[in-house]
Amino acid sequence: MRRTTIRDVARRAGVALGTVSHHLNGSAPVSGGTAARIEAAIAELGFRVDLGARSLRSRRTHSVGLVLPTIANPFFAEVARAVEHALWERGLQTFLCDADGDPAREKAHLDALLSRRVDGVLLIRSGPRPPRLPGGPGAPPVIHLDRARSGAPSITSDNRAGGALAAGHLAGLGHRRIGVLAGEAEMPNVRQRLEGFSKALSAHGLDLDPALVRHGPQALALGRAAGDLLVRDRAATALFCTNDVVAIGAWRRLLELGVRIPQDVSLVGYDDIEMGGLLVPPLTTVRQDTARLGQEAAALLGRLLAGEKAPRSTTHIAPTLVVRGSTGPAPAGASRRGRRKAAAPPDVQSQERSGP
Amino acid sequence: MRRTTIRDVARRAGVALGTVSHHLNGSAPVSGGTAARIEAAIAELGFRVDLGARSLRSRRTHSVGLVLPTIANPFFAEVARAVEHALWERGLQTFLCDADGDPAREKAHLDALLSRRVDGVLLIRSGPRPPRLPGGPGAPPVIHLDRARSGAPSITSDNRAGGALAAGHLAGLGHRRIGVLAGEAEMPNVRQRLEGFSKALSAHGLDLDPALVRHGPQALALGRAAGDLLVRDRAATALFCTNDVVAIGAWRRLLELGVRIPQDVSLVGYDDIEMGGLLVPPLTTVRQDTARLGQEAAALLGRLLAGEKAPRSTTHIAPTLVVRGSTGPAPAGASRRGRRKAAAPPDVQSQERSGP
DNA sequence: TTGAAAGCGCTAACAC
DNA sequence: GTGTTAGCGCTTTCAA
Repeated sequence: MRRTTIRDVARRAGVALGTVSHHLNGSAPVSGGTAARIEAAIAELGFRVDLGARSLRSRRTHSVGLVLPTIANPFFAEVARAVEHALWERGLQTFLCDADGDPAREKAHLDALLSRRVDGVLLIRSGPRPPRLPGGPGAPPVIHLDRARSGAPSITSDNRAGGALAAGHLAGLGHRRIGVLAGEAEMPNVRQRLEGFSKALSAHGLDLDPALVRHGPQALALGRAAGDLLVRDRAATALFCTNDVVAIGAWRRLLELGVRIPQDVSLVGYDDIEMGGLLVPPLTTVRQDTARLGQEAAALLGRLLAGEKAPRSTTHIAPTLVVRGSTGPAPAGASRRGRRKAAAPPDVQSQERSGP
Repeated sequence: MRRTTIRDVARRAGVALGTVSHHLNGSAPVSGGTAARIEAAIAELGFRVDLGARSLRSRRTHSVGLVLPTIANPFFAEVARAVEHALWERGLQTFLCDADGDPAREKAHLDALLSRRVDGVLLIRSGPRPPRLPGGPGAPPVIHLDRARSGAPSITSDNRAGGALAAGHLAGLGHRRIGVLAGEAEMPNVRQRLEGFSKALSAHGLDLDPALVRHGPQALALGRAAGDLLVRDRAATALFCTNDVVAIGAWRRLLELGVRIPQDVSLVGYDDIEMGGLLVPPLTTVRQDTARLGQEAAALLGRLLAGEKAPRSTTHIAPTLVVRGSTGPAPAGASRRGRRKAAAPPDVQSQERSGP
């Protein structure tokens, strides 16, 4: 059975096909009576515009692609939510493209999006380097999210400022030996957070000891390295993790080791995903405003679609420090010898069952 | 500047437009030499098919809408990932539609998807009742995910079996007074989990005490009600939560109250989201296989698109019990038969292989 | 204001 | 095998 088209509506309403189109788009004034008849016809026929056909002509699909490493990561999920909402407010729908952390897959998605003639692409890239974007005339604008690309429109949290926030907080609490569980060194975000962190430490007369920095994929497993940073005389009294997922991994590991948070070791994360606030103790973290990120992205895309030319600079969103229970004053005497008190049984230890 | 089209390619390759189309789609054999010339022309011109135009003709958009309550929920995010991957393997791209738990918004998204002529819709509905689906001839198939709709193609975990799994586990551990933190009573999934739970309890000669059941929106806040179920002589020795997010809320609350898990109270969740395994102790839970859910959904959609007629029955995916550290034997004296040695519950220490 | 007609880029049916 | 042609459903000149 044929789908009902604008032509059917026109016939039913006794007007020309173009008039219906004008009515639908407000592209030309239509008299009240005509409008009413058109509306009636639409209702009777159950007509629904075909956006695909419209796009072919109007060269606007009102769709945009959101490409990200994986939606299973809570931070990206929150960004996705913010983006989807912000775009929807602007009349745009979102293609979810999960690259699974794989640049090849990311590329394939990007190609597909171009073939679909999306109006724009929001990209949180998977690899350390930005992908080669298949450009050409008529290619949609690409906005780099979270992981900026210099010289291209980008929106990201101010990673240096975020790192500095963490450092200032810990230094202010009297910590002198601070370990870092960082993502892969090639990731610019990680580097920047580290730079800001290190610089702020210097301002407090402290150095970031390279021996206390561990790099690795930004995942839970990295958190397990927390144990390595607490050994012997080099023991750190505080840990900064370049994201919350790593921090949660570290939190878990510390509890297993019987290390008390924050009495023995303070812990700071980055992102402020919901789970962080639920740990016991809740996680102190550097918050990225995902809602803001989504809004800025949608707003920027809107401007680009309106013909404004692409900014070659990155929009930085200021992060904020969220102080919760996982950080506290440095243990007394820890700064000198780095000795931790091992005698006191950790609080949470008692909650773990001992063997049968 | 005009976009390069199939016609440009044809001209460049010195063949007819239709031949290029045939080559692209394999809809008719094309001789080797011609094919090569076409390929060359495509490469030189940087041609890329316009999927929108193709869809207009072929009546297939190769896109499907995924509508869900919110991508910020880790369980839905995992489902989304599974669905996106499974669809992508089948050449379909996914529109992410976040209904924000709002049926009106869900409806708006559904309408938009129909206007886009998506090939299908995968719906995890937001409300307790299925939405009225704007049907009509040519409307795409809608598959109900996670929250089934009787008489319509649905894929969901077997909630009764899942509830029974939880009950059997707790009863086997000797628990006799078991509290339940359940989602809203009108949600069929919640009701079914409760039914299965209650029935399995009966099989063990136990009753579900209505006084020990709390209903509420399936969110963290509900977990806080955990405290209410532990008071005085009515004290529950175990808690079943109808999803992991609630269980995490309960876990948090119990720790605040100084209640030991599992020595004082055992805790069972539902879903098996990643975070559950990271708690200390890690959460025992009823696992839903999200990957499987996504695959089944994509496979079913594939069959429907191939012309098979929609099944009127629901596909149930068997959940599994994942025993971790949050459950243990009922405290001595809490059960009539006293402390008995149940199948030794796995213990965090040995399971997680720790040690500096 | 309204109507007629020309495509948007592609597929599919058919002729050669 | 290859070429021709008629639309898919809509927007958008351009005339009336």
